[in-house]
Amino acid sequence: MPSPKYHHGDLKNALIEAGIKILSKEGVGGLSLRKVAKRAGVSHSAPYAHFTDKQSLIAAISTEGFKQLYAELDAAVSPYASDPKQQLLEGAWVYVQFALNNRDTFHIMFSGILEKEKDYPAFVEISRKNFERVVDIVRACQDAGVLRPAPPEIMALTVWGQLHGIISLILEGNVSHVILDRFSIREMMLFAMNQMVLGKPLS
Amino acid sequence: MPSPKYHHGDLKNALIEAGIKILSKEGVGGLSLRKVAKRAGVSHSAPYAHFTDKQSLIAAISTEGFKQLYAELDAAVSPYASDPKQQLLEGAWVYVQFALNNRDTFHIMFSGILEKEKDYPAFVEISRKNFERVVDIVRACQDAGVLRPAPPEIMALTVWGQLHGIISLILEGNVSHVILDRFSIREMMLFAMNQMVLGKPLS
DNA sequence: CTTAAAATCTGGACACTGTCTAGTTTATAA
DNA sequence: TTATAAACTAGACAGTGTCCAGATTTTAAG
Repeated sequence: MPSPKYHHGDLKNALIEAGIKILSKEGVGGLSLRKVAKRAGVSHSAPYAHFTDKQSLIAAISTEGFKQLYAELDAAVSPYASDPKQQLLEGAWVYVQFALNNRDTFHIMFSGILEKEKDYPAFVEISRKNFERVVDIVRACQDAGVLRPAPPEIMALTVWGQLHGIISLILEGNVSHVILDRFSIREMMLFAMNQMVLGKPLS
Repeated sequence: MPSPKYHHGDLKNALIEAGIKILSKEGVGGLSLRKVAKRAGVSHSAPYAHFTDKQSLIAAISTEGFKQLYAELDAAVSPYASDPKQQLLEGAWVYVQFALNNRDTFHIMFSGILEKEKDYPAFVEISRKNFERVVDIVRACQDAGVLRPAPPEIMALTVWGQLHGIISLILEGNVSHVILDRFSIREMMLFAMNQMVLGKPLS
């Protein structure tokens, strides 16, 4: 099967996977099209048959990241369909864990590496889908009196922004060790979510 | 005065300023040491007399950004020494405005472009100073019953993270136009701050 | 004031990058 | 079977960060 043919067969996905690997080992600074090509065992310009440029590969990797995030979010939240508050908590934790476990993927998904996201429909779509899921959870929380009444979209952006801000500041190295040594990330996340929620503290 | 001497006189600062200019015109992708050097009117390797590498220049630009942010924060907050809630509001708005008015500087300050911030003492120091200012405001708010009692550091991280998350998501293009068209950034910021604060809505 | 040392700057080099173009091989379909 | 398209290679180019040897200027020591 691994006979080296002229045509790879599934080069596009191979390139995406190679990109993710390189990303996780060398970080975003070490990600180059040529390295990706070499890792996939093709010539340095082969990727251009599948991606118009480097941005396009990055879009594909980011899209993959959002798909994975959505899957994890869905898996963690679905079991608690009758308990919105728990959905919020589980969802929040999944987001934070995803960021911690996939630092560099998270980084290219959110740190403006991808410059014209609008040009990548698959990216826009899965991105929208993720946000819609958050909106749904928020709406359920509002109906259950866990979050205060308000347009669910702006409430969702607030919840998302809260989590995203804290974890981003930590990952990008903007939070001093004095803080990091004193509080666990889970503590910080719970504290922040408690700030969101009406009533009794979250477990 | 602008006689082209062999020695520039103040090349280090000239390079930092050139870097900021390029950054604001071409974004972080367009920032190169060689362009910075050209803009300052020196050879492509002249910067190495003042910066060990590109990261070092980026650290200097980021440091400059934090200094400016601190100055603006201080100017906006100081007049309200007797009104912690107003301090919180003004400070939050300054942060958001700074991000909007200095997109790319904000970007290199916070989006992990600088990889080993620990290696740059001036950066660490002004960064710490900024955070301390936030902690002070938060503490005052807690004393005034505007924010709930808690370790001020974790509360400060929460407030900061909330603002930072929302504005970052917006700037990096992760918030859909559906949302952006419906709510102004000031609305979003006020909504989020209201979520933080105990009691009556903020103006 | 002289002169040795240090700081600053130039120009050339190197490896690596993204991207383009021309041509080669394979798959597809008419 | 054959023409057309898709996938891939190899070579080129300009731009990049960084290093090096040397030139120029400033600084400081004698």
